[in-house]
Amino acid sequence: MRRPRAGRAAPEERQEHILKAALEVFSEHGFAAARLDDVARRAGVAKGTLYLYFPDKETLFERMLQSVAAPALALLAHLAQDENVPPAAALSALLAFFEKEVLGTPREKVIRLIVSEGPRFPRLAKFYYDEVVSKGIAAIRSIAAREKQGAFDAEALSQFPQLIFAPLLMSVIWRSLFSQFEPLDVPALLAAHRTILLKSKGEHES
Amino acid sequence: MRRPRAGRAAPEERQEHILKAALEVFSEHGFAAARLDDVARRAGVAKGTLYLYFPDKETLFERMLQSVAAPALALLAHLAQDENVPPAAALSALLAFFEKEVLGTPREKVIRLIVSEGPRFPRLAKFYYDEVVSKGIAAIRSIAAREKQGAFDAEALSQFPQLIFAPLLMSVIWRSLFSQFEPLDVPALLAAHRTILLKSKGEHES
Amino acid sequence: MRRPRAGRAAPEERQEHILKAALEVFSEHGFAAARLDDVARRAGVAKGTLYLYFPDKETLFERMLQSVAAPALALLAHLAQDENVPPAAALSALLAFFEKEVLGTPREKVIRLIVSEGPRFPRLAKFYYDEVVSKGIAAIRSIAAREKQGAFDAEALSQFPQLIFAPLLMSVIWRSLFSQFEPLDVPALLAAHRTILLKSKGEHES
Amino acid sequence: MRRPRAGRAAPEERQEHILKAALEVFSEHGFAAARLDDVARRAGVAKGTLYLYFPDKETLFERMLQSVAAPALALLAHLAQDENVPPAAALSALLAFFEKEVLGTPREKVIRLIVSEGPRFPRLAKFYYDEVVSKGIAAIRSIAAREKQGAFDAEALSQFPQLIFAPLLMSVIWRSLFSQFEPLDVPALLAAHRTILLKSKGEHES
DNA sequence: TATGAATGAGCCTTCATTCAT
DNA sequence: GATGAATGAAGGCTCATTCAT
Repeated sequence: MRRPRAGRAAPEERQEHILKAALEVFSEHGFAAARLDDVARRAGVAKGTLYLYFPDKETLFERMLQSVAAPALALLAHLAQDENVPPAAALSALLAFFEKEVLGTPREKVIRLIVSEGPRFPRLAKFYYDEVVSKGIAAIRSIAAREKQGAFDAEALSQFPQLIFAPLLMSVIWRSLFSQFEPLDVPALLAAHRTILLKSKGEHES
Repeated sequence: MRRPRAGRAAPEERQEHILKAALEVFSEHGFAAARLDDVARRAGVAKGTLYLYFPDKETLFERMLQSVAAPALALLAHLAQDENVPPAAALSALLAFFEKEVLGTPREKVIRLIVSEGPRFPRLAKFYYDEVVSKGIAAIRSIAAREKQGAFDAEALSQFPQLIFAPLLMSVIWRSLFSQFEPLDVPALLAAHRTILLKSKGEHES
Repeated sequence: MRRPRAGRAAPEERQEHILKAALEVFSEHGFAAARLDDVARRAGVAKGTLYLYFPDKETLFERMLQSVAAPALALLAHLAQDENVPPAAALSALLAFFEKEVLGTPREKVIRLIVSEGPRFPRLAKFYYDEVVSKGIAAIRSIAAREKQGAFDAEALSQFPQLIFAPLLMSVIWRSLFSQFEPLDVPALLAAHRTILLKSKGEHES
Repeated sequence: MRRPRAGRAAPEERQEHILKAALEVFSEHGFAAARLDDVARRAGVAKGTLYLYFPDKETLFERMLQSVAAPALALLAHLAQDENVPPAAALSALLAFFEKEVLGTPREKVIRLIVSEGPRFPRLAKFYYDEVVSKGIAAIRSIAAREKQGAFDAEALSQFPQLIFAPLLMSVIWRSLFSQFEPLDVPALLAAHRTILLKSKGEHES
């Protein structure tokens, strides 16, 4: 059914091959230094073929990043929505999600690319803010709002959900820069992060 | 005083002009997309002049980053060395230092460039690990080692000093990506960070 | 016949056009001063096209010289191989070959370029020594070895076949340098050369 | 007396240093690829100093070549002028002169440079034709005119004095191109050349 | 006179994009 | 649709020449 001809992928598959190749190449070299020749070769298509699917390098770059982000949205969204999950557990679930679904996956590369190239791609930064970041922020706030037992400093975290994500971002960046000099045990770091957050009960001190 | 002649800067000044211009241009476009023409123009020198001071684009890039890093080292070092400062105060001092000496200064741009370009410049990553990061890590461990009163979770922070820095990194990156969509009150975020850290006393629970 | 479409030459043709243009431009300016822009323009291709056929200027230069040399080899080889031709006649044939197949042809320019640029292109000098010069030398020796009748000084020429070629080289160089001041009648010079060689019988005087 | 200040050469010496350095550098790289920086360094002067002695690169090149040629003229001239020397001896003297005064001396390099760069420097070619070549040609003709005894083919050599010089040129070029593959015993080659010339008596034998 | 830092035009090479097949 | 040869604008780097000292 699929593949009406041998050796020739269906259009959707080709698009996926291209996007996959693009992620690899852009990750390795950054946007400006990435060569579409490489993308085409790794995708197993001719260079001109890229232009049948994407109008230019910039658009390919943005679409590629969005294509990886999209599937993550559902996952992210439902973390906050299950009202029955206790906040502390939701927090743990978030860290576990990061550990399992981000670390060592294409999503980790995407985070690095957003961080690196975002400032030069305002449209991209906006997309990520709108579709991923603001939703993550809202999710944390929603979780924090449900926290009534003082398991953690709900006020601080509600005001600055970034503090939850900061060690995740740090992990991604450390791994890309310093792993070879000093490996980072990310699960242990996340555990320590969780410990600190849960110890910092809100009501005692201002 | 020396050579007040107009139109010709002293060699050290010219080098500084070039480094300053380089920081700006590389920050705006990233390494690969930066044009040395722009650097020269902003430095007020001819293109060829760049090559009197630096052998090539890559070296200019690395030297520029190192030139900003170098002065920071002294500051960083003495944060940890004053044994009379109570650990919690040292922590506060660190955050204050970041707020005052990094945010909105060239150092902030340098951090962004390290994060963005480091993976493609292993020598650079190594330099920053050796000269800045590992020293910062050691400084935190030294502070944590002096903590006897349980003002914060010395064990967790001693094991993962990265957790101290994570919100600083997050701040830098947020500002470069999302400030226009949602401004971040970094001093307040740092205060919340400090609050959480100080509340998370080590020995009691968990 | 094949692909009569206008405006687009067949790949082999384009390569030939490029090589032809390269010979002209390199001949006119020498390697270092030749501009690939000129080569491209004369070949009727875009500058980038050159790089589809040759990896860099140096390689284009060497390949161009080899492309002219290659066809000459066959001609050169068979001059010495026909055992039935009397040595004196072979000698005459050699001079006639030079007159007809070198003078005023691309091969003359190639000789000039080898002479001029060879010292800076050791690979090139080696190629010419291996493929052209040493074979020519061997050919002369083979001819001289067959000389039993004392038509010329077989011993001297066998030891120094260069003496046969020297006036040919002189002709090429004279034409490139001094023709405008004093034209050189090369056929007559070669005739005189032949006369001298044939008069210098070996056995008489030491 | 000379050198009014230590470490600072007299102007004429400096000029000589520059010319000497120029010969070396131009010989090694050819005109276009030679760098005046190198010339200055080898001459032990600053780059700007070159321009105090020569208006530009081209003029330096030409003057340098002329400076080496000039002293040769006297030598060349008197070879032909001594009417008492028998022609055959004059011929031998010419070859000996080449062997001793050209081979392995700066003059050899100059010949190579004339050959290589002459076509791009018409003024240079003219200078050499007028000052050196035409005089050498005339000298040979003058010698040949005195040959009455049939020691060599006076007619052929009178018509084409180039035939005398051809092996000399060949020697210079061979040494620059192929010596490393096949050394050339130039004195022996010149002896063979002389033998052939002297054997080729004019009108007697066909 | 001598210096050498500064200049900027020029050239090789790359690569995103186009287009004839 | 798919290909990949062709294009040509752009940029890093060099180096002859100038000029303030």
